[in-house]
Amino acid sequence: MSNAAIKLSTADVRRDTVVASAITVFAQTGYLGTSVASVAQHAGISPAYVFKLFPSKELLFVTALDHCFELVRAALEQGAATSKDQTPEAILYAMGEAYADLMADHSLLMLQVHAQSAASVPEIGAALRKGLRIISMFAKTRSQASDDAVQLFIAYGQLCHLIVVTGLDSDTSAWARMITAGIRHP
Amino acid sequence: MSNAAIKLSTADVRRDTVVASAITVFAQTGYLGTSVASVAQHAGISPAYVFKLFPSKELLFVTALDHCFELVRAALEQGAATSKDQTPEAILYAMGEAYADLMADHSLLMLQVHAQSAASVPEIGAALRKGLRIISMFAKTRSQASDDAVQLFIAYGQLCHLIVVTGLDSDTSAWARMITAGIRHP
DNA sequence: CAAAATAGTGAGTGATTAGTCACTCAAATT
DNA sequence: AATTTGAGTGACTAATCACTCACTATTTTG
Repeated sequence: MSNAAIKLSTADVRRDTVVASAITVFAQTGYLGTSVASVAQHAGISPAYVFKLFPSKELLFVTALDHCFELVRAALEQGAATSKDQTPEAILYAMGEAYADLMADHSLLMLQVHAQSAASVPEIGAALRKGLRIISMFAKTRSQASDDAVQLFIAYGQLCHLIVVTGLDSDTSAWARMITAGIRHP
Repeated sequence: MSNAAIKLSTADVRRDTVVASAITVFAQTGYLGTSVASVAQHAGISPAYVFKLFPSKELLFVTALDHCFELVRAALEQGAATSKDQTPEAILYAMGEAYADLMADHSLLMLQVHAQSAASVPEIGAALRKGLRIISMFAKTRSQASDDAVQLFIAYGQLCHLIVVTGLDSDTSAWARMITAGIRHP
């Protein structure tokens, strides 16, 4: 009975679909701006059943955020694995490309932006910190790059978020091009 | 109430105090998480009068955000002026120091974070874009640094926001020190 | 088949809040 | 003194929303 062979109960399957809907909807309207009812509607079930699957809106958001960071980590791993050159710089660059690809639909990016705004909710702040720790440590240990290079990697990730949030990627003015130059804006 | 000591303020003075309160309170609880009543309470007036001074919560937030960016720009200007060395690199560094000083109480920093989360409200997104344009262009023209250096300046600003939002500045673990190294965390 | 367990919902409740409106009172103006 | 102007408020309204609960329907099991 390996883990992969375990047949998920329908409640567990439902939970997964609700988390997927939560990522999409929370990414669109943020933590406070999203009603549990709208997540339920996106998932095709009643609001009452969402509360059966997740005890609170807060925990639903945290679960979605945890899942988001796991997807990011997996993407970085995949990116590193497909890097031609296995030097630290090349690996970090490949991770950046993989990150940009993953952010292409903006959902996982916007969820992180909204999480930062909601970080004063203790559980959300903790989840954000944990996700950042996972990403930072994975980038460091997998690439073996210098601390400075990893810091820069994270900083450019944040710049990427700003670019998307402000819509600068489709702004051709000189100042906007200065900010977005060389960034694979998703 | 017959109290001759009560001094009525002019509407313009009142508007300024309300904007100051709005910066503080919106910074604490975000755009959707802040009621106009709580801003009114902080300013010591009734909610109804806030709506007399500002036609909507949205416009109150935008006014506060505009003011925030003007304060940032003024701080950068002051920082640049007090830079010993007037090389581009030194000026940009002095601006970074001035920015860190200005963000010391976190209000102007958190307001920007919340604005990013609320940027899908068209007027808020526009104000954010305008503020970023003002800051970027001022940094560029005043320092005469390269485009890349200015981009890095903005990216590290965003990293600074992340550090504060996650409370990493008071985290002494190895990974946290890697992210915060060399950053004047406000 | 009967019974137990599990999936799922309709119909609420109580709290919050953006915005309105009719109003009061102090101060300036005539 | 009388009038006008502008500062400021109390008391609403209509909507939204997190969360609950009593309930039904379906599936699994003994």
